[in-house]
Amino acid sequence: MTSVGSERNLTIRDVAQRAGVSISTVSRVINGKKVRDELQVNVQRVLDEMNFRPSAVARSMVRGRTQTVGVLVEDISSSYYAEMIKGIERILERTGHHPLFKSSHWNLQLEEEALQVFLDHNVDAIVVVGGLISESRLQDLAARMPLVLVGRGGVSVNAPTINLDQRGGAYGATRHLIELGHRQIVHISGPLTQEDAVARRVGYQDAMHDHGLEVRPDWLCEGDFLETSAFRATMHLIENGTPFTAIFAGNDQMALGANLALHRKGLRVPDDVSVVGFDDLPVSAYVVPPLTTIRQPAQQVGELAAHAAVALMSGEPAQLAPLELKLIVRESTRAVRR
Amino acid sequence: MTSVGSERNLTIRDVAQRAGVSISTVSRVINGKKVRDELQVNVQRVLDEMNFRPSAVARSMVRGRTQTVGVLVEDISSSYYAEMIKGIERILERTGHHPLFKSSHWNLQLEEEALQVFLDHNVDAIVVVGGLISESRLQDLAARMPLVLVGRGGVSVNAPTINLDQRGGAYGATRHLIELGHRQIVHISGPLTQEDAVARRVGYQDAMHDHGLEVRPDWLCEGDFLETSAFRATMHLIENGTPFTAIFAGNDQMALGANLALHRKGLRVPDDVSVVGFDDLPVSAYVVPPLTTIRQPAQQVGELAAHAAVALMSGEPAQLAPLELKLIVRESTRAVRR
DNA sequence: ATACAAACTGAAAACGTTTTTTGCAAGTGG
DNA sequence: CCACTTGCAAAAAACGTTTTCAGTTTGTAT
Repeated sequence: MTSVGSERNLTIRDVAQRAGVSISTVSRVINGKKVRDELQVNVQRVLDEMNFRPSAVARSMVRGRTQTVGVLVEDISSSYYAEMIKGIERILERTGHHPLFKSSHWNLQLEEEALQVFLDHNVDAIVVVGGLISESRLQDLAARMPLVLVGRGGVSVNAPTINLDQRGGAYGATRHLIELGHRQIVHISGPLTQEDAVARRVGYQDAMHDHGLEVRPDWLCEGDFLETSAFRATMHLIENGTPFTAIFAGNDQMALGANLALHRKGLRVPDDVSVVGFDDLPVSAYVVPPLTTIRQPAQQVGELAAHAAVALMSGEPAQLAPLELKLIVRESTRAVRR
Repeated sequence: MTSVGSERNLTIRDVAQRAGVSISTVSRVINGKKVRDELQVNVQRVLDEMNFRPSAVARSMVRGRTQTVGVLVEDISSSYYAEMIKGIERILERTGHHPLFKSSHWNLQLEEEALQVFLDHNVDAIVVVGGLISESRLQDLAARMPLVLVGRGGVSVNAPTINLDQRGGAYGATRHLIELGHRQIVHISGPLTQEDAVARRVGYQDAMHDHGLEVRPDWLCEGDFLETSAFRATMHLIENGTPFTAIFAGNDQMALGANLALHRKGLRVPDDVSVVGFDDLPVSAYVVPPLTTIRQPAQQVGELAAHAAVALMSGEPAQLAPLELKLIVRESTRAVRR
């Protein structure tokens, strides 16, 4: 066999000529349509010999489908999205579709542009993860093509939506701390411009309230989901003498930032202060101390989204199994010292 | 203005009809070619009114270029590759190219398939990061289209190659430990099937040798670049009573695994054992204690690779600035106790 | 005024496939 | 033995653009 794909500019025409048949026949052989046995084997042999591969572009042109799926996330390289992408990749690989990833970096304009690129390239479906795009725009989109939403309110949009109960997860995290006897619990939230950040904050507030605990205003800090913001917030908290025995961070990255600040200030985790995160990043099980957190099954979310997209593309309704957030108790939390 | 892109199946023909001109003229207006002023504004108005966007597929068909770049990495969701991808995204975004990412998961067959997909889709350039593909195959590829290699020997391949001095970095990491007075230094390597893993191991060995230090066979452990493998290796080391005062891990993830094992066994970092990693993942600055490591400028590598690809596509030679690995001293290393 | 160049525009070809239509040969029933 | 169906391959149309080529108008110089 000649080296794989060692030529290009090979067209179905060349194959037809060499096999002494028409291009239609070659096309039929390629696509497994009915052809006289004798011709079939002959053409197939030539196909193999020439190592011919049909142009995906030309196919897309005539078929009107591209076998690609646009996937829009905030940031490909952020751990959480990366995990989700892995799940999407895994499923689409099996169905012969190709994901086309774009990052929007929490920027509405970039988001709109990415969507436009998807449209221009005639993707067969779009998966939108989070984002700032308006619901009406999404509704437009959903009306024109298969669309799957992940981690968005999207109640008004007529498209399958995968949502994890962020509020509930945060509630559980907070309750865990309360059950360990903590009363003075700080929450460092993500940027309140993001749905998830506020949902988690609400979960914290609800849990506190339901257990009859007052929330001091200075226990509510706003970060940006990155380590540094939580590091700073925690340093300030300590320097201001704000009393607290536990921190519930809006995500694991911020939990790590808080963790480091505590370390800097000579406070031990979990002996002096308990810390809970959110996400369960792959790394969270290996930091010292291993982080108690709320597991978001990011890969499963990705898989589910991909499945939904595939279903939609073949005209079937999407099946959405509800996914659960789970408290993973590790070693960054313990009963409050008395 | 009507809602963005609210129709499809719109073709240049519809625009031509509505504007009362030929499709050639519409095409010319779209592409900024010379057209009588009066027509130009008229057609442009219709274009805007109809919110027309030309089909990228049809364009690719006739132009023979797709404005896409295939990027093959081992695992999109692994932190290191994710960073690199971010760099690639950033550069290509500016030039109007669209990256098409594929993961090969250290699997030769998947790698070959991904390459085939790139070829089928007629990408304008390919970036191969690491991987198991043979050099001769790469040579074939390089002869046919713009190809950029990252983190591969690739000496025999006629394509721009971006390589970081893995051996040198490892040498520096080891020397750092030696200079701190460590004599009994363990190295946990990545899988020795990977070039980078062996290069780093060689760097370790060379540094030890150059400083007149014998390497005990049981100081050489082989992991798989994931946390767990290093965790286990370190546990065994301690349980077997192997003497050591420092660990140089083949990457940060394994450093974290080792770190946790030490913690489990009641050994303090850096007081009892010093730990050095490799990569400088975003998280490494925030773990406790912050990790001393070798910084690989992953994003810059990605940017450089993207620049090279862009240059190649426009027929220019690629400019390759050499990138440096840098020792980042944080708090996981200190002078050996005597 | 006429010839010729310049400037544009429209018609048509091309890109590489798939799919529809046409055409031909063989088979079948009366 | 003829009319009619069947089966299968070749020819042609189609997908939505860009680009080439030819044709038309306008302008200019003689």
